[in-house]
Amino acid sequence: MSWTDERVELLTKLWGDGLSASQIAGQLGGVTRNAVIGKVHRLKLETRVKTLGGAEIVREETVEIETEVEVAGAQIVQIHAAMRSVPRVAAGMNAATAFKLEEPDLPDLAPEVPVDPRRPSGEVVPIARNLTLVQLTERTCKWPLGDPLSPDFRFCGNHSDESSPYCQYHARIAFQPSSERRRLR
DNA sequence: CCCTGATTCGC
DNA sequence: GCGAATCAGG
Repeated sequence: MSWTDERVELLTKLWGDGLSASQIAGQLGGVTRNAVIGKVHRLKLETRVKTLGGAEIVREETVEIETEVEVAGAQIVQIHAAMRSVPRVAAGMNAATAFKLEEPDLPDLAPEVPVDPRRPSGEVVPIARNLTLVQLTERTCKWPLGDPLSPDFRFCGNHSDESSPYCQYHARIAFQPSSERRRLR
C-alpha cells in the first residue's frame, strides 16, 4: 500500500479526530501503526496533546455527538437483541454511558457496567468496545454485534482470555454446557 | 502485559 | 519517503 492522496486525507482526518495510530492503521488497512506514526511525522501534523509545560489542551468535539450517540445506542439495542439469555441487559444503559465508548480521548472511560436487576449475584455485562474486523487481535473478543452486512457491524473487542476467541462474558454464552445438572437430590 | 506516541536509520 | 525496530512512557 502507498500513501495516496486519499489515504493521506483519511489519515489526516482520523488523526485530527483523535484516533490512535493503531486505530487509524486499522481503518486504512495495509499499514501498521508505525507506518501511520511515521507518516504523521513526515506530514508534520502532530497537533497531538503534547502537554509541554503542563498546559492541558482539551479538544472540543461538539460535532457529530448526536450521531455518535445514536449509533452507539443502536448498537446497544443490537447487543440487547443478541443476548436473549440475558434480556433487559441494555436497559440500564443510557446514551451518556454508550457515548463514552466512542470517545477514546475522553478522560473518563470508566467501565461502567450495568447490573442486571434480576441477578443480584453481581454478574455484570461488559460494555463492548465495538471494534471493526480489522481492529481485532489475538486477544480481543470476537463476539459479533449487529448485522454482518451492515457497515455498523462490530465485534465486542474486550479482552479475551488466552486460547479463547471470546471475553470471559461471551465465552460463557458461546460455550454452554451441553447438559446442566438440574438438581442434586 | 496491554497499549500509546517518538525516534532512529537502513532501505 | 517509507516503516520496522526500538525506545520511552501510562
